[in-house]
Amino acid sequence: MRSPKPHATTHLPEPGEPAPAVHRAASLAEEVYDAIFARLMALKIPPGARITVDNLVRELAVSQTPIREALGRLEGEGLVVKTHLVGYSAAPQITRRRFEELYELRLLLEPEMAGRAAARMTDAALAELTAAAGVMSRSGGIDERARYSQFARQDAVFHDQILGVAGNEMVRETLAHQHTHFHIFRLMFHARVTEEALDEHEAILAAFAARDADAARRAMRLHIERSRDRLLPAFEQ
Amino acid sequence: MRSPKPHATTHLPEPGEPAPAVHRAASLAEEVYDAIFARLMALKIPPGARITVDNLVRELAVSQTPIREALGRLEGEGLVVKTHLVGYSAAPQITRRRFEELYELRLLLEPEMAGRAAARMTDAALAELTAAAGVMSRSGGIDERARYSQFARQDAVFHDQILGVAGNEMVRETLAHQHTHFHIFRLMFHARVTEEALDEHEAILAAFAARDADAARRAMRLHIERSRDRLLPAFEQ
DNA sequence: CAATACGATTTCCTATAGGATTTCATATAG
DNA sequence: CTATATGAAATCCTATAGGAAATCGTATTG
Repeated sequence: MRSPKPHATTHLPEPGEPAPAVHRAASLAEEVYDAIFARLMALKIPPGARITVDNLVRELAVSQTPIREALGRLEGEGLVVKTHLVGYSAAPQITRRRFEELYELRLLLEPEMAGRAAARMTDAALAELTAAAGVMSRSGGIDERARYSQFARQDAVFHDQILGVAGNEMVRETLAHQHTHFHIFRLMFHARVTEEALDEHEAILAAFAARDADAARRAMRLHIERSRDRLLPAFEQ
Repeated sequence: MRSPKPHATTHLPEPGEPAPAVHRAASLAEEVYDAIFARLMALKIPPGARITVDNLVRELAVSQTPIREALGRLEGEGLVVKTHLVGYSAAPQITRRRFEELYELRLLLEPEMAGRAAARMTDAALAELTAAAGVMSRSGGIDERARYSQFARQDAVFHDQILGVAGNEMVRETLAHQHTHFHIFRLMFHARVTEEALDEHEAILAAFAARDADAARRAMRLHIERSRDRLLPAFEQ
């Protein structure tokens, strides 16, 4: 005689984040997806590591069905790979070749998008962008790793907001998608937060403030090229 | 487009046909994925239509588990959307806005890629490209719809092969992914196969034959712009 | 006619049992 | 000692049966 739990009151354990009082109408599969996604982004599941369904059943206190569904979705997004009769595992670390391809893609898209953003920039959007850039405080104090993790997140928000102003949602989604893969790489080889990156962001903001599309394009191109050169040594070791 | 995996040589049992006793190299979930993907691409499941798990259970003669897994993967790729306690449905038809964004994206990427392809072109690759373009025969005879369906497929192969020569796999995957969505749109409003498109392909080939990167860029840009203008009237009705 | 109540349908999720395959340790033959 | 074969454990994968929640249509009542 089994006594299944009522669905409406089941919540997945989200460490650090309190569950909302009102239950959002999200399926269990969706919550499982978020839980696994968070574990991947936090490197709690490192690249290439096995992901067994049984472990997740125990860890998340859900049956196999929503877990399989969530893993299928993660597979469709390329964050997880499946081998028949072996199981799921986190996607492998990005290769140098793929790293360079990503920066080629960014250089083809982001400078142009920055130019359009400058042409369409509003005062409200500029204020938001400045705020996002401002959060990346130069002040030390926190430990290096936590600080870089915060910088990586804020840098992503900054670039994403620019793409939002530029107005092409498809480009925005494409780069956001690639960024989720890239994020893991950045955290693995967490480079120091350089003052240069912050200077480059300010140069982009200055071009936006002047509504200078051409300067925005140049500043963005320079920023991405330098970002690439800063991270490239990670492959040399 | 699905990730490259060793492909199964076996198929799902046709209705009435018993399942083979020998073990299949590919998981059932993978075969189910292919089956649903094919139904979406062939418009057998039109955009927005409901996709119930039970129907697929009956139609494909497998249990719910692999079907849920496959639907999850399709959801991750954006070809299918899920609503809690309502179920799955095929992704809605592309909007005009999204159509224009796609062509912006293509114009930012494909001309540049065509230029690189021209610089890296080999005789073997050129022969393959010419063959792919040649399959799109100008001869009539077949009925209009089947002919356009064939053209759409071959056009996709042509562009994809160019991206392969250009050498950036990430760009190639990105555009292939977007193309699966776009393909459905093209079939819904199957425009006539114009002789123009074939002429444009030949112009691109000529630039490749001359290893002229600049001409390839121009020809590709013109081809995409004209393709956009040919399809745009579909939104006017 | 309008509003509510109720049942049927659909869908999500769970549970359990068992078959198939890989991996790894152990034993045996050369 | 090395290489191959055998067997056990772990894991994945499938099938089936059914409970809980939401939606929809219909019928009843004011």
